[in-house]
Amino acid sequence: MMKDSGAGGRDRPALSREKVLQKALELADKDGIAALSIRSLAQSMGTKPMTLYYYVANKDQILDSLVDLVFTEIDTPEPGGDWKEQMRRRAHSAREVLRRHPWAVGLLESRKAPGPATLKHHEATLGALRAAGFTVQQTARAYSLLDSYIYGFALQEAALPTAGNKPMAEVAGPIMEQFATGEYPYMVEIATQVVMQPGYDYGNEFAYGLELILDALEPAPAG
Amino acid sequence: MMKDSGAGGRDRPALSREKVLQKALELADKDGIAALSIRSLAQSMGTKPMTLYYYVANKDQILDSLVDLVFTEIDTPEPGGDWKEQMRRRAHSAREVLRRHPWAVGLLESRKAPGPATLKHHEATLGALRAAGFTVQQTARAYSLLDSYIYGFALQEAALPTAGNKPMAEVAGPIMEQFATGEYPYMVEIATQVVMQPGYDYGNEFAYGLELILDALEPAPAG
DNA sequence: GGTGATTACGTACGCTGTACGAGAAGGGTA
DNA sequence: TACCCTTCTCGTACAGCGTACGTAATCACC
Repeated sequence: MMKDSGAGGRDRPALSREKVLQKALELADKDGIAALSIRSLAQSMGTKPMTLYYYVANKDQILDSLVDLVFTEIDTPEPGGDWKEQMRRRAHSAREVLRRHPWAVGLLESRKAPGPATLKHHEATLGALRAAGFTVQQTARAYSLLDSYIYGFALQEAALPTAGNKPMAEVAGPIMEQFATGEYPYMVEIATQVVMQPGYDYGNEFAYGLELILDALEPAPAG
Repeated sequence: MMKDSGAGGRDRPALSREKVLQKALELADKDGIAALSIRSLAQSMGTKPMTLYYYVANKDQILDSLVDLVFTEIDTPEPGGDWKEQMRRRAHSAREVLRRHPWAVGLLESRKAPGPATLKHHEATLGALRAAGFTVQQTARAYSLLDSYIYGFALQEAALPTAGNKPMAEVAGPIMEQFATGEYPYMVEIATQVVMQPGYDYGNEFAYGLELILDALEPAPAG
């Protein structure tokens, strides 16, 4: 029996590890990480589940690779230039990337094997801080602080019910009606005076905290 | 046919929603959230899978409840007292709780229905900031900043390979050997001069960032 | 005795990841 | 031509998952 472009070393590979991962990323973005199954991935690529295992060891490796793929999208500091501007660019880039791939935030907790892009990113960032005059200890602390803020903000942003791009006011309104009991006056206050204001975008708050942190960080003298 | 303490309203209920959730929490802590299945949960309680559905709507509700259960463990600010001290206590408490339940951090991303303990906690914290003289806008920003840092730090801590309580040096050593290539000099630097130092505990870095943020936060004048 | 509420669970369905092994197609060598 | 070896695809099967549905046992009360 023959196949149209069946098995064996046919014309062009058509499939590849990269294409599998690319499609996995696409699927995770479209339907959420929970909907990413080996079967759904295979179907979306026009092949069968077991075929994927030729290119990938198991699903865990796919998830590891997805996290690394996400890291490739984040701006990496380049040598030279003001360290604050470098960190600012990196932070904003990371936040944007994690907003595009919200599922990646939750994945960070369970992944223990950093990929090459992740390592390169860390290395470049550490290098930028060291070059700016931070001691090794200061670098460790500054990096931990910055990344905690970035990941934490991304985590909160991912947990927001703003699935679509609709303004916050539309989704927050119905929720707030539950609070008519008056049991949560401060939350209602925040909701009505901040969150539901026209044009409000939680993402804009990111810059506030980031600048506050950058202002407080300084290399050299103090340990 | 008769059962020893079978079905129906026998002596005492033996099972209850609270006991189910309590056991679920226990199981998640012991074997990780991935190992928490309806079947394993039922078995650990000496009952059958479908029995749990009398006390719980579905697994998603269990996860929602677990997150809320975790929030009950976090110190809630009480009226009166210095706001910085209140925020400091809350932050350290939250970090400790999230270290005890690392799986909860990853769950935060996917849970969209905050439970009563979560709401009470938020309400109390917002109240403490408002009482300290923060405007509504300042409160929103300060809260976002603090929680981002707390969750982000917890996320990074959860991602660390220090599964047991063994010192960092023991686990970091073997990993660092991969870096003998010299491709990642700055990471090696951090590892050897900071992480692998005897007595080093990443958790202690939490206070550094927290104090830096608290020092930079101030109510009233500036918007 | 009958009835209804409460609690427990047996069976079954569709989904998951993936171990195992069969096979098809091409290149290389004899 | 005949053979094999590598590369790639996929069928089958299994254990585990969440849970819909239906059944049955026990008690309280009429």
